[in-house]
Amino acid sequence: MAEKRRSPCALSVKAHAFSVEALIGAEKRRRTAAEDALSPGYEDGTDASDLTGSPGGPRADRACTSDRGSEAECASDGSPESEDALLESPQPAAAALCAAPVGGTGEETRVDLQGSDLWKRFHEIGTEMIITKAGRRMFPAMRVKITGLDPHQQYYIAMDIIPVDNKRYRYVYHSSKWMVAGNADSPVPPRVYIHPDSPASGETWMRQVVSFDKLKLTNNELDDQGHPETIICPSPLRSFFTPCTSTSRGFHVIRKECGEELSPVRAIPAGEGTRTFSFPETVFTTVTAYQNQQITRLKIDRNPFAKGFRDSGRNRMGLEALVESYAFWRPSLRTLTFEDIPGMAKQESTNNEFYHNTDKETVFKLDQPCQGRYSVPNKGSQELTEGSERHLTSSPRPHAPHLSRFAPSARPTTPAADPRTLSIALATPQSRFPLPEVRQRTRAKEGFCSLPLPASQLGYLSNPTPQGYAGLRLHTPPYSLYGYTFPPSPRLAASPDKMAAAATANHQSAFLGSSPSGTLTDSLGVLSGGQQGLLFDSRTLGLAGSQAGGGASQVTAHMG
Amino acid sequence: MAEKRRSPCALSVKAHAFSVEALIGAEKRRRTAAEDALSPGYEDGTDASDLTGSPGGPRADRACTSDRGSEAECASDGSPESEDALLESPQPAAAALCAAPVGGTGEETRVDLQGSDLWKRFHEIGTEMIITKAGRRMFPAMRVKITGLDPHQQYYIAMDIIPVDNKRYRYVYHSSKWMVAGNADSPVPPRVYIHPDSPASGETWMRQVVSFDKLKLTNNELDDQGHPETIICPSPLRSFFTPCTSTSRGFHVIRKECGEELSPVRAIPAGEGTRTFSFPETVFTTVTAYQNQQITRLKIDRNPFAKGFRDSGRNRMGLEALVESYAFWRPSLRTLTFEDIPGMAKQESTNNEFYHNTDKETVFKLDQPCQGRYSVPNKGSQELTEGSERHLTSSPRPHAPHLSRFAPSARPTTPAADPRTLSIALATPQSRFPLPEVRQRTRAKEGFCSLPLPASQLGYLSNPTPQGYAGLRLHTPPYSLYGYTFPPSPRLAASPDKMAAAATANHQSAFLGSSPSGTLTDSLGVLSGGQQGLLFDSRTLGLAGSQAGGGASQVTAHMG
DNA sequence: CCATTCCCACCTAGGTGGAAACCT
DNA sequence: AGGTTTCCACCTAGGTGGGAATGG
Repeated sequence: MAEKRRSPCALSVKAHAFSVEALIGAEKRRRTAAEDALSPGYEDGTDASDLTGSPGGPRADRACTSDRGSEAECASDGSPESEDALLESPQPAAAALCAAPVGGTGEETRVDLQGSDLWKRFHEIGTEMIITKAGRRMFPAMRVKITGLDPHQQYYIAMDIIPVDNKRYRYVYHSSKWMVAGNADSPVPPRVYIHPDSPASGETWMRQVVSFDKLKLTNNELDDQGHPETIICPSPLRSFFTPCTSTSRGFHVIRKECGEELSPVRAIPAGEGTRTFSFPETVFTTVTAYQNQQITRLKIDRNPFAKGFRDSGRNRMGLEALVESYAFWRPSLRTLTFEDIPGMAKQESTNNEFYHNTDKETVFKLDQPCQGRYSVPNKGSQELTEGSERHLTSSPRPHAPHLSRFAPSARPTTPAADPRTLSIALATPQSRFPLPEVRQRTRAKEGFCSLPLPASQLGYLSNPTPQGYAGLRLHTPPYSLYGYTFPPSPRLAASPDKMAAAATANHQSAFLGSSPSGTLTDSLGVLSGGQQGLLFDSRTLGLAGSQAGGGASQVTAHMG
Repeated sequence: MAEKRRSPCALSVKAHAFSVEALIGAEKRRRTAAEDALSPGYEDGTDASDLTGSPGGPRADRACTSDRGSEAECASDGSPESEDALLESPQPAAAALCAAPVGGTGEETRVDLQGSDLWKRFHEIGTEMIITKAGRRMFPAMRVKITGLDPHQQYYIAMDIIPVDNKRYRYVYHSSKWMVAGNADSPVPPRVYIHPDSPASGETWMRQVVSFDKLKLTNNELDDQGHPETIICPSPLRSFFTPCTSTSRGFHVIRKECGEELSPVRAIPAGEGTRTFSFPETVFTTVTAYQNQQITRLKIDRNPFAKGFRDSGRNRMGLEALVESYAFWRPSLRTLTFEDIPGMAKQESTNNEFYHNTDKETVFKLDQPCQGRYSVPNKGSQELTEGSERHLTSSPRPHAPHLSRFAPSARPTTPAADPRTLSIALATPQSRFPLPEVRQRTRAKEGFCSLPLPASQLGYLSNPTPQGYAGLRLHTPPYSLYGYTFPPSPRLAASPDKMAAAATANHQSAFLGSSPSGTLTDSLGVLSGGQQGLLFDSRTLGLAGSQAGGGASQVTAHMG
């Protein structure tokens, strides 16, 4: 009954410190805007996550920990059926939402995973990351907030992806389980992705969120090293037999010491000056095609670039029915659909023609992006739990392609989390605001356009891992929508001195305006608009210094 | 009759050398991908230019030189009518296509302006650059190839924009001339745009084309300095009376010496270790709206982002006529319009639905993007000259808004060019291939959808300046289309070792394939796809070491 | 009147998952 | 048969000039 997947073990994100010897004053200010800009605030479909919730926080922690443990066993015995066993992880009490410095001298450097709520959502299901030859971005992208660095010291920030174990995994669709499919045929070569803004001063790094948005995963070995400039090879996949290898990622803060060198194909230098922080919830499994439909749904629901697939197949029937009687419904339908459903609102605001199209066009629009759309936000219960949420995302899709994948195991990196910080995060003002998306789903439950949920899928939800999250309230700022998140009031959240400039320099001054869909604001200067990103970045979205006023999904773990 | 505009004086692009003291080995490899990635290969609508031609090369040089001289006079006397006078420039023989090191110790550092052909095209007319509050990119973007640096030395590459004089200018539409409108009310504060990849080793800089694609021009003072991260304020425009101030740009190569500092709001440090290279053809006038319709047309014709405006107003009548009898024309119209007209082809290939839309939709599509479209590519004469080309771009557009603008004057920076290198560039294999876009225009001349050309506009074309370019053959690689250019064979032009990786890492392997529209290939990893840019950059498009195999429009000037 | 600003349609560039094709 | 690749529709993000609106 209780459907259990191989609980992916927590891998920690590591951070090394590696300082550039007095790079004089000339910071690489301008370069920042770079692709992998420090700033983001984007894709935090992420941030809009729902697990930041109040009293359940610590619980989530625990769930993750046990999760991690179970994996270790799995990996060791290789038994395909023993996956649900609960093991103890090598890590002490590794909070799922904290950064654990490894290998460095204490100090008080702290690394906070941004959007950890979303990471946890994925982690509960079993995070999958697609890899392609051309390189595929990670969806919850790695985004961290760093504090406690020496403002005047130069640092490299790097991230690597490390295999959790040496197993190959396989996802058995009919049982919705992970199974060990043997040993990986080759070890994953060490790959280090150095943040493009490196080196930069501690001040620069701390001023904004450090994002690895543009990092890509690939199974292309290329001509070995160096080339996958922005691409990391998480799994060799040399043999077609090895579709996916469980990998984990490390996030590093490296203080640059004279004479030291950082290479993308070498392991991060250990020792003093280098700290590694690991985030268990960032463990993922590389696949060439999604195995778990729940992952697919969550990706679609949260990744802005997959918006085209949202709600597909869910309330299609409902909408088709509406379409049938379109002539009668038109007035109310328009009001309800275009104005109340987020995402549609965006189109409406940016293209008025949308309203004036032919009926056929309108119908198309209705049918496509709205099929399966949960419904109207700002309505419905706020008490939805993780479980019920997954409920909806796990509706069966008969056209699932090929099912089989892997689960990662823990890589001991001595994590240590202080639940206190979690409490702090939970106490942020954002906690007051319910998550619009959750409301949507709730509405869906009410019958607007839900589909029947098979027992098998229900069972899938009751595995031991996610229970830690169950019952958590979902919280997010009022502007959060479809995974986009930013502070309730940009002016209040951002450092006031630079806001005006950022806003004016922005595209069409929409920043301070009321963005109908809530996407415009967050999208600015975040994704690929590298340079603009620097214009507000952390100033607009970040929370340098104190986390109290920050993003909804930021989870902080104080190490001091 | 001979319509003369104030010949804009040549400003040189400067390059300073400023080395980072042994930044150890850790290059900022990965950061490169950054927005302002070194790589481009993009927007070289640029490269697809047509002046690379054979025997006319040296002539162009001369034309530019005299051009520059004339400006100086203008600026000094302020007479609106003496603009066509030919003066001697402060620069010795300043080739329009070379880099002149200034203020540095000799060595043999060389800076070559990429896409100088296009720059010259604009320069002949009188380059205008739009400035907006949010910041506007320069269209021919600054892109240079640097050679002669110490591979192991760390350098900053910077660029600044300097006013040519202290005058305000005004464009008189009826006479199509530039007139001095008084003195600028305030000096332009020194602004330095440091390339985001700075600092980097000489090897890094020389390995690829250094692009300032993402640089933006703005008239927004913001809260003074620092903020316009990637934005340079070319003109104060403090008073609405000062719409535009002639400015010039400098390109700098700065060797980082310990203790030195580079600030965006300070002038570039002079002295040894700092070299400045100036390119006369990069002089431009900042405007808030285009004044000269020829500039508008050239921008539209060459800037991929303005493709939507291509041919607008030219063959509109022709298409409207077609639309009138749409019911009868439909079959042939579709064949002719969507498949033969570039730009439409793209849509067709990427969205088959396009073909299956309602008639109304189709008509709309026809009317909008096709208005004035020249016609079918790959047909027509290849012998089009500069003059005749401008012919077409200067067709009158009754709805021209506000006409008035400026012309810059020369800023003496001791340029010196060696025509030999130009010859080398002209001798590249690319010379064999005609430019697709030119064919289009030729077709237009044949009457497909051309408009009557008024005498006044014709006269505009016969000013003394462009004659140097007249008669040049237009050359471009076979893959060049709509201003996109890359070597005839990526494999051949790029360093073989890394090509395979670059190609495979590319998006959907379209790189080596036949891209229907010709845009996919070149667009990859260039514009904002920062990180990807590093994947092929110079390896794919550049010509590290020898210019012989390089891009079609590269013009090299050896200083040694 | 004229320079500037703002909004818009129309592009480029590229990220997403689905599904068919491909390969083994 | 199953993993992988390729192509596709559909998005986001943002660059472009036109033209109306704005403002002196």
